[in-house]
Amino acid sequence: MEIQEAKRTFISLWGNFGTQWGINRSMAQVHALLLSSEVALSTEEVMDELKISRGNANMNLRDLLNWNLVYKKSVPGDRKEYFFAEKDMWEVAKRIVKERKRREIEPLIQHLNEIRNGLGKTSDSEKEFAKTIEGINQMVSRLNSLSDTLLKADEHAFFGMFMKYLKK
Amino acid sequence: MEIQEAKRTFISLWGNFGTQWGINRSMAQVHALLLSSEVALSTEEVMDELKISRGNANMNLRDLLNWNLVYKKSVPGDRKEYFFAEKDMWEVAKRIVKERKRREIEPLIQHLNEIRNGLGKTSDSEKEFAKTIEGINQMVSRLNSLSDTLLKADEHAFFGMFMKYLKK
DNA sequence: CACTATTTTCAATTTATATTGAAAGTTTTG
DNA sequence: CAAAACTTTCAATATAAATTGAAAATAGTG
Repeated sequence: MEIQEAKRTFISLWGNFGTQWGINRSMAQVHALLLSSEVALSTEEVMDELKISRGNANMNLRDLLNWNLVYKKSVPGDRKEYFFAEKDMWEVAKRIVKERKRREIEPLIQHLNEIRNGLGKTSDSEKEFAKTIEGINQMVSRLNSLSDTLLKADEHAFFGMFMKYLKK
Repeated sequence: MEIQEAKRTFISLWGNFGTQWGINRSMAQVHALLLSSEVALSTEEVMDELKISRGNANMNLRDLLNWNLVYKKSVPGDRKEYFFAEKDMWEVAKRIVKERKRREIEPLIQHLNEIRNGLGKTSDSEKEFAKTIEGINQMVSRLNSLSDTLLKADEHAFFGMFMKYLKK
């Protein structure tokens, strides 16, 4: 397999994977392109490589900057901005988890609490539904704390701990 | 807040949350409806409650059965099938993780390996790209093993372990 | 086995989401 | 400070994904 073909395969794979997890295809593909590139790329280069519009390229590059998955740099004597990806994938995983927690999980827990608090304690069906919501809330909160641990722990300590746990 | 309103809020919340994670809105809403219900519901009841078509209701109920998040039962003297949700949310989380691993994560690891294996070792750029793919593969594989641990560990042992880890 | 109830399928359609591209905005430079 | 280089915005459009609903298939009943 030729390297350019391998890169294209990877970009397409990462794009599909993204869509399965609620991340838009272009954003995942721009990310994959920058991960594949040894050098920082301009908006135009991203547009050309992926055959996407300027607006799309710009928007997704900006989003990737917000997610802290991509950085900018400028080249002396050149007005354009150049973008390159964070390549430490453990960092990447941590940052994605951190953002999704903040944007999605924590608001969800918030909403579940509100639903729970709005319920009376009179009827059996209210009590029953309150229990269900509590069960969901507990599960989500647990996964949320689990991800906190993931974020705090450094790679080796974390997996070392698991190994130890699995052996005993 | 009236309980019916609380349930509707929950169904809508769970539906939105689903879409953010690549699960279609109807499926998440059918799931939420069954989680909210004390009794098993027929396809018609699901259609009526959520205002969705028969095809949609049927398809999503079948999917939820495949995910092991919902069960069927039959009522003597009634031909219809009735559906009810698994309410142990820790079980629910485990089953979702298990399915997504099987359907999405493991094939991804497979594909990444193929890309890696197809690369030569001649040029620097090939070596560089191989490194990137390896980094991604390692990260994904690590999260995959982490979720294995999650699946194996029972609730209390697992979180007990984290507590201990965080304190020391 | 004919009839009825129920479930499943899938082409057509609708809806939600992503993308485009041209115009407006911003920054840089001579 | 005007012109050029570049970036951002956003209404219009295109595309992908979900949904419908009627027809076909299957299962249950007398």
